[in-house]
Amino acid sequence: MPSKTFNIALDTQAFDQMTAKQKQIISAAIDLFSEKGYANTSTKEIAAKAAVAEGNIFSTFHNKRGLLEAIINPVLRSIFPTTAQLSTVTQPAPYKSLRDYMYDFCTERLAFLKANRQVIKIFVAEIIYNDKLRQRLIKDFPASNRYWLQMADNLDQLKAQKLLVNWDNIKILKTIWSVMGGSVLGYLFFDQPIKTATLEQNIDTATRLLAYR
Amino acid sequence: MPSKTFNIALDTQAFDQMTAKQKQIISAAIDLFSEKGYANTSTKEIAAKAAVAEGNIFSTFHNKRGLLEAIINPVLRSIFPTTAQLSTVTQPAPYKSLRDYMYDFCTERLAFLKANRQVIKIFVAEIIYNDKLRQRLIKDFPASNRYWLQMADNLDQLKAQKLLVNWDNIKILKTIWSVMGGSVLGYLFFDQPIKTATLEQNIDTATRLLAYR
DNA sequence: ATATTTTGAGTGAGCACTCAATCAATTTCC
DNA sequence: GGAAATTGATTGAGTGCTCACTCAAAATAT
Repeated sequence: MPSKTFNIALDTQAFDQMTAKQKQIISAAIDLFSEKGYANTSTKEIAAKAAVAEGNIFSTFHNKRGLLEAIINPVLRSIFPTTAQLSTVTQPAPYKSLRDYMYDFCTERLAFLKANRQVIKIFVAEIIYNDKLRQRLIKDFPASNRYWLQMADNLDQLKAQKLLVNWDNIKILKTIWSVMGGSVLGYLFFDQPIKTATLEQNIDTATRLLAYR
Repeated sequence: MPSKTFNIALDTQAFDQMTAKQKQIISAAIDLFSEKGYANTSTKEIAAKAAVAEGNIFSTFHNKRGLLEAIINPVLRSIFPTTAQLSTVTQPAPYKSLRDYMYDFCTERLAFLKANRQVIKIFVAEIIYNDKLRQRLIKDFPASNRYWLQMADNLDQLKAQKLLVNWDNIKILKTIWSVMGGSVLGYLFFDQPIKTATLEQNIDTATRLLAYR
C-alpha cells in the first residue's frame, strides 16, 4: 500500500508520532469511510484492510467514534488553514485586479480540497446527522484565527481600492462558495473532475458578481 | 399523530391504496430517517413510533431497504414534476422580464422543496454512498419528460425575446441552482429558514448572471 | 527479565428478518 | 339472521448473525 500523505493542518505532529500500524489503520479507515460511509463500515473490515488485529483499533482510538474523530478533527481545525499553511492568498498583497485575487483564492482552496478529498467527503457526510459537529462548525466559522483576519484584511483592502463590492465579508465568502459549490459537490460526491475551463468560468462569474459598483 | 401530507408526485395512487398502518410506517420512517439517518435507525424503532408490530414492516415492504425505496422513489420520479403538478412556471407564458421568470421558477421549486423537506433530505443523504441511485439520477436528469421539455421551451422563448443569455439550457439550470444552492443546503441540513429577502437576493443574482448580453 | 505492544477468540447486545399463532373482516351455508 | 368457514392482515417472541468492544495470552522490544 502506498503511504498516504496528509496535507491537513498540523496534526501531522500527532500523525508523525503514530506507529506504522496506527497509520495503516487511519489510512484504511479513510479509504473505507469515504467509499462506503462510516455507518456502513465495520471495524473488522478496517482491521483487515490495515493488516492489523482488530483489537489494535480499540487500544489506540478507544472506540469506533474515536477513530472517526481522529480523522475528522484535523479537517475541522484546518478548513480555514492555520498559520503554517498560509499561501499567497492570505498574505497582504496589493492585488491589481479583483480577478487576480479570486484566482488565487479559488485555486488555493481547491488545492486544499483536492489534497484532502476523501477526508472532506467523510466530514461533509458526517455533518448531515451529527448535531455536535454541526454546532462546532457553525461556531468556529468566523473564528478569529489568523487566516480569517488576514483574509478580511485583503478583502477590506480590495474594497478600499474600489475593486470589490462593499458587502460584509461573510456575504462575500458565501457568494464565492455559492458559485463554486456546484463544482465542489460534483467533485466530492459525483467524481466529476474540476476542469480548468470550468474553474475559470466560476472565477469569472464570482468576479462579475463581486465587482465594485 | 397528525396525518402527513405527501406532495410528492402521483405516488399518492400507491399511497392512497395503503392501509392506515402502512401509512403510519412510512410516516414514522420519514421522521426517523430524516432525523437520524437511514443506517442509524432500526426497524424496531420505526415500528414503535408507528405503533405497529415490527413484522408489519416486512410483510409490506419486504425489507428495510424496500421501505427506504418506497420513500425515495417518488422523489426520484418527481424532482422534475410530472404533468399533474405543472405550475405557472412550466406553462408557456410570454414573460415580460427575465426576473419574472426567475421568480416563478425559484418560488415554485422552493415550494416543492419546503413541501418535501424531510424526504429530500433523506434522498440527498442516501445518494452520497448509493452508487445505483446516483447513476439513476444522472441518467434521468435530462430525461425528456414533459416538465423538462416545457421548461426548455420557455427558456428558448426567453432567448428569442433577447431576455436570456444564449447558453445551453443545462448550463442555465446549473447557474440558477448554483446561486440557490447555499440557501437550499442551509435549509435542508442546517435548519436555516430561507428568508424572503435572501430569496429575492438570490433571484436578483441569478437574473443578473443570466441576463441577455 | 521486564515492559510494552499486538493479537484474535470470545462476549453480550442489537440488528434485520421469520413465522406460527392470533385476530378481524368477509363469505358461505343452513 | 346467525353460526361456521375462509381469507388476509397483524402480531411479537424467536432466530441467526454481525456488530463494537474486551482481555488474557502471545509476541516483541528494551
